[in-house]
Amino acid sequence: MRLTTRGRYAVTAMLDLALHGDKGPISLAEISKRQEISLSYLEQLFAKLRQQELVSSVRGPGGGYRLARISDEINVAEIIDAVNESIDATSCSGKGNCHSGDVCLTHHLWDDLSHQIHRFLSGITLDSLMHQNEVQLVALRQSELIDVNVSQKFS
Amino acid sequence: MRLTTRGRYAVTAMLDLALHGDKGPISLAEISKRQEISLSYLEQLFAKLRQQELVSSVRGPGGGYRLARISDEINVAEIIDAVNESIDATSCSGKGNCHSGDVCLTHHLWDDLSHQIHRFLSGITLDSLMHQNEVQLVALRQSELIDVNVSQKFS
DNA sequence: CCTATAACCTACTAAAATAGTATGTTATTT
DNA sequence: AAATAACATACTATTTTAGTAGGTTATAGG
Repeated sequence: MRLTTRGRYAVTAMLDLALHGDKGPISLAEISKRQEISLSYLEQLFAKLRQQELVSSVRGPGGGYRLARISDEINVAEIIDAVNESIDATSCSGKGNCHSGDVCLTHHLWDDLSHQIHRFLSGITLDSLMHQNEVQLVALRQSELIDVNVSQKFS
Repeated sequence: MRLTTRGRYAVTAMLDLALHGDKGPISLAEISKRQEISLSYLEQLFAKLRQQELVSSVRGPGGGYRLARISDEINVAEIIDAVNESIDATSCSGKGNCHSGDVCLTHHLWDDLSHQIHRFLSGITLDSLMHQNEVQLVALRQSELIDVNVSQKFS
């Protein structure tokens, strides 16, 4: 089982979309700056998010990405799934052949844990995240930082 | 965050100890055969389990390892911790400096998840595991397999 | 005392995954 | 026509994992 930068980046980027998507499509360049994620890496992640129909895209100038559904109907578990980070703690991918074709001594434990994690993460939607106090504070700080950068550009 | 073969092996081996430890110290060679884990790899894991005082050792012939505490007082979370698999889903190891010195947009979410997982795993003791039906069935199958192997040796 | 056993210790390595770079092409707006 | 931004693919350095290899040390039993 793994939960690494890939899944974290995907959720962070999707939350950024949820927070700023009201102003029309958001370019990956914008997310890249705001969240400090490499643009090219974001492109690879969004290819997968698009395949799984979590986002839709608009090409050309002024283009970018939108959430494919309202933020209320997208949960964290499916975002992580979409970028190929299986939320699975078993060694056999749940198949139950971990000890010479049969289940191993601890198969049941890891299976339990996987369900536990999945239940937790699928209960958290982008909408519920963006209304958390902690998230709003961070989002505010980040837009201030971006504003400073933008005004520096023109000074 | 990672939960890989290392942590799974450690828990499996410790559960094997809990199940068979009543017959005196258990050698790693025995656990290696029964659980299909490389002996040398087990030795490395048990070095860490011993450092964390989860097991005690007896050297020489007839020697092996015992649980350092009763199975009721050893939980799965501390076993995984002992072999250096941090149950931590944040990218900053909980420090909160994930976005240019400050917390990132999703820090709180990963922090929450980490606590969730830790709470779940620390609530499961070796004792509770060994009394589960699934575990007892697997343990029974494994000792039958070992018996067959042993009798083949002498035929 | 000798031998076998099993813990203990350290260095090395193949394979895989991760995170990221590089270099394009294609569609669309202005 | 030019700029923008998605879309696509190949490559790479680094790290981690899982495992191997080759020892040394302690101790029980004959």
